[in-house]
Parts: sequence; structure tokens; C-alpha cells
Amino acid sequence: MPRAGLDTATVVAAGAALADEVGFAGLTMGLLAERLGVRTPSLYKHIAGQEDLNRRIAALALDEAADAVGAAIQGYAGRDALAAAARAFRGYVLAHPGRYAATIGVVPDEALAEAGERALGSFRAVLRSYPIEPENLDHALRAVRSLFHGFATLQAANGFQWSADVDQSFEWLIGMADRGLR
Amino acid sequence: MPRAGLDTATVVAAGAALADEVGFAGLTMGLLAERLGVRTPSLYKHIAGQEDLNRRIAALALDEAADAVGAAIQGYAGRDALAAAARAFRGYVLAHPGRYAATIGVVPDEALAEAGERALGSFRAVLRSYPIEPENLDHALRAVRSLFHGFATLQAANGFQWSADVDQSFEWLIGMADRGLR
DNA sequence: AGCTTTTAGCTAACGTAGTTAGCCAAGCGC
DNA sequence: GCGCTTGGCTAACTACGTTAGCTAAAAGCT
Repeated sequence: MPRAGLDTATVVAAGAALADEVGFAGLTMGLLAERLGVRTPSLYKHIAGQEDLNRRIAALALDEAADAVGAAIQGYAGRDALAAAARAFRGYVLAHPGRYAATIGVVPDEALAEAGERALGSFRAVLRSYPIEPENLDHALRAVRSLFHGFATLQAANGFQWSADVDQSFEWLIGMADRGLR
Repeated sequence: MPRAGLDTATVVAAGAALADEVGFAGLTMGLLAERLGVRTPSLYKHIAGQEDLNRRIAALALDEAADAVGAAIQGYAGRDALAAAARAFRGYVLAHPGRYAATIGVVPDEALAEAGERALGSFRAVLRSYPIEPENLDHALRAVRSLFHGFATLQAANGFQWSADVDQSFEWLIGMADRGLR
């Protein structure tokens, strides 16, 4: 029996990809093992269990989202930066719904908190170009995060029932946030 | 063997209460049956399965949240109405985190969509006292919903790591929304 | 009241998923 | 070549959701 040559990063990456395909709820140890050409118990040589896998996928998603947002805001300020960040974030979540779903409902962790902090850094940079008193920066950051997180998760869960165009709604939302931050 | 006298409403109510206690993820058929003094398969006489139970709990939560918000905004308009609605909604979610978690990630349903529409009605009433063009009302509604939903779920999931006071953040968020809606 | 029908509870059993224990060979360092 | 580490395996167990089929409690009818 030749070895598959797996390691933790490979397993986590495959898990994230599989979550995007079949939905986070459909991500199962057996399915992931099959995808990797291995039997289920072999996965435990690389991850501690499903909870551990979820946390690692969530950390990966936060890192990737932070990278996407950070790259998108380069060279912009004010409303342009806010819009770029918002679109990049939403784009990431829609492109990787399974991965991002892992960040919801997972019990926070040392490594996960660190990844979350990095993700917030990109948004903090955006807020610096708004006239916000320093003592309110954390409040503004939480508000912006809530807004984008809420929109992305609602859309990913098909939470918007009625007819109005979702892309238009998102652009309107960016305008609202811009006004609210001044 | 005397009968327990259950019906669908009782089972759903007990499920919702249990979800608030042990968390939505910890809500299990066996635990619910035990709580009701009955064996697990007996639950299937009243609900079609776990998915059905989840949807019914979600609908209950949306109905209750709609009632709470609707009652809170009576007699208010503008920023006062927005603040009252926001605080009532957040208060409900924090008091019933398990129930509310059932509304996330559940595949929408005829009855559930109806309950969601009712919940949105209360927020729509708030927005009517803002100067928003009719064609933008749905966009504003989605934005406000995203904002409050995002904040409530992030806090419920312990998503706010760092130090700033969460109540203060929420009040700041209300101010931001008020400015953004004008 | 007595008889019939419905139905809410039960036990038994099955499928699926996560996990652990323990074995064995692949591949590495000497 | 030799031994150690380790990544794969099979077997087995637990927990949970679900279905089938039985029985007795309640409800309805005459």
C-alpha cells in the first residue's frame, strides 16, 4: 500500500474545497477521505477531529478573505476604499460559501482569533480614512463587520426572499455605510 | 403506559427552549425526547423529523422576534423607532440564542418565508419614518436587516474578541444606521 | 355502558457518521 | 542492511436519526 503523502495543510485545503462544493453541512469525514483517496481513520493522523478541521478551515477562510480585502483597497481611500473592501469581501464569501460558513458557529480558538484579527486589520485601514474619533474606532469596526458579515451570510443562506436585485441592494448598502461613518 | 399528552406545538416549544439551553448544535432528538419524558421515536408522531423541527423552531423565533420588535416601536418614529427596534431585536436574540440560531442555515420553507416576511414588516414600519425613496425601501430594509442580523449573530457566537464594550458598540451602531438612512 | 376506530406511545432494528485501538509496512536516518 | 518513526490500514464502538410494526389509551358512536 503506497502512501498518499498527505499532510495537515493538504487535508485542510481539500476540506475547504469540498465544503465549497457540497456546503459546509455536507462536509463529512468519509467524503473528505474518499476525495483524498484514503480511508476515514487515516485523516486522524493529520487533524485531531472534525472540530479541529472546522477551525482550521475557518482560519484559512479568514486569512484568504483578509488577503482579498487587503489587496482590493490598495491605493484607495474613503468611500472608494470602503466600496472596494465591501465588494472584495462579498465576492470572497460568494466564491467560497462553504469555507466561510465554517467561521460561523465555530468555538473561537487561539489561532482562529489571530486570523480574525488579521482580517479586521484590512477593514481598520479603510476606517482610518474616515473622520472617526480614535475611541470610536473599535465600535465602527464592529458595526462595519456586522454589516458585511450579515449581508454575506444572509445572501449565502438564500435569506433574501423577495424580488429586488441583490447586487443593487449591496451597492445601496455601501452608500449607507459611507454616510453612517461620517 | 399513560400518555404524555404531547402535540406539535408542545414539542416545538420544548425544542426551542432546549436549544436556548444547550445551543442549537446540541439540540438532539434523544435529548428532546428525554426532556419530554418520552422515547425518541415517539417524537415522530408530532414532527416529521429533525429538519422539520428546525424549521418550526425557526418560524417560532421569527414570529416572536417580530412581536418583540413590533411592540417596542409603538409610538416612536425616526431615530427613536430605529433604536427601539434595534434594542428589542438584539435583546430577543441574546435571550434566545438557540432559537434564533435555527433561523440561520435552514433551507427556507413556505411557512418560514411567511414568518420572515412578518418579521420584516416591523422594520419596514421603522423605515417609513425616514426619507427613503420608495424604490430604495427594499434595499434599505435589507441593509438594516443585515446590520442587526450580523451584529446579533456575531455577538451570540462570541465573535467579538477584543476589549471595547459591546453595549456601547451597539449604541454606536444605531447612530451609524440612523445617519446612513438619511 | 359497550364496541369500534384512531392514534400516541412503545420496542426492535438499521444506516450513517465520528472516533479509538491496534496492526503493519513505507520510508527515513545511521 | 537495520531499526525507528510514522502514515496508512482493518475492526470495532458509540451516538444519533429514522423506520417498521405492535399495543394500549383515548375518543367516538350506537
